Amino acid sequence: MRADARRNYELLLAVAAEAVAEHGADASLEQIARTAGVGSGTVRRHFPTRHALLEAVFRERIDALCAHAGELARRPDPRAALVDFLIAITRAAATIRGLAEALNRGRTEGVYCASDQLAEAGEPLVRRAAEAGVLAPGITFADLSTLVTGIALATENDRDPGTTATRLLSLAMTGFTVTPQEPHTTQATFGTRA
Amino acid sequence: MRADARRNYELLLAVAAEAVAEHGADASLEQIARTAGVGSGTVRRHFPTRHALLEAVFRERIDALCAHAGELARRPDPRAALVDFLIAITRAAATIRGLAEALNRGRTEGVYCASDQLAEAGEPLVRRAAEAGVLAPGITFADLSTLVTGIALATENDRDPGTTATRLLSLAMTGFTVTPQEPHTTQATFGTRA
DNA sequence: CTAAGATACGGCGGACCCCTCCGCTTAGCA
DNA sequence: TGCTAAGCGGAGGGGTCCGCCGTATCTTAG
Repeated sequence: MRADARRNYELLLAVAAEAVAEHGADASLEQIARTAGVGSGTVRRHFPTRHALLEAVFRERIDALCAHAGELARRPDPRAALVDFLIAITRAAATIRGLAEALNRGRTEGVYCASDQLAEAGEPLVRRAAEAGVLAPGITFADLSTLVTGIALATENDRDPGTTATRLLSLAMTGFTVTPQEPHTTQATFGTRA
Repeated sequence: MRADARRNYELLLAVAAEAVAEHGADASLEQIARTAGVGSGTVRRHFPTRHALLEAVFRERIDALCAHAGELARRPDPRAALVDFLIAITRAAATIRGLAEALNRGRTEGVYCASDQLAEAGEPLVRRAAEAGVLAPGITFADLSTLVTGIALATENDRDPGTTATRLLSLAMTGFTVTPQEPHTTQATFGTRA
């Protein structure tokens, strides 16, 4: 990679990060190019699709989440590990503008896909929780990921999305309906916060 | 309202419904005008904002959902009533392109708001379920609505969004984690499908 | 150190879109 | 039938995305 190319790449990444933080997933690419003092063709060359740019912007963040998953995998309590991971993702997706979009949309292409990377890191946690019997049967990481990004998307224009999103997540984890057959389980079930 | 205005309004509504069904919430207004054989100013005059157009397009559908809620309110089982309503919303939001967007985004303005209308119809069901003790305490209809639209948004580009969405909803209803303290409740809790 | 070749850059042009405004048509009333 | 104002159409300005190509710049071999 040529020196100037690398320079532009890094510059664009920094500018894009700021733009996305401010305007979300559909920040103007043209504006990013302008701010970086670079031709619009250049941003297109480095990031062929908007999704590619988003993934590049969030790469470090995703890596961090995956690393976190790696640590959690060594925790003694499988349920707590999975829950902590989901909370971490939820908080990130709800807090960092554009991240939820990046994780949800465009999981079609091959190459590199942020949500795939996250899935790879999260699946062991799911498996371990399932083996320990603390997860409803048949649940995949994809299910949980979809749920989490959905919650993040829906709370996007809430004030304080972070808290709202984690609140909804905890509802979904413990369930928000009570089966009338076993009313005595109510307290025990809902008393367990994430 | 003048006769020609009304004519155009209805025509635009029909065309818009088709366009939204095909291209989702961000169908081209320009294209709608063109298809209707009408100036772009005309569509803007009848529907000042994109959200207004979406709400108009989905008005009947929302009315139907609200009517359904009215019927369900007379059902003997409060939990089943609420659950049925949520399933109905979920299925609609996940199946009908653009509806989830319309329900989630733009709940800022006053005037008429589709999600408010839905909330008004759904709140009695929530209240009744809460009084019957089959709902986790502190849950509002807004919570459930957000959750449902989030699920719909996240499953949008899934193949067969309807089934995926309702599956995720049922997970959230009964909870996907099991508290290790009471392992015997597992079967009972997850055996109850929506 | 230099010159040739590869590589990346910039920005132009086309297609599309949203939005506003204004002159013209025409429906509806008297 | 004629008047009036409501409604219409579309041009124009600003913005975006995208592909392409002439050119400037970096790199490396000589």
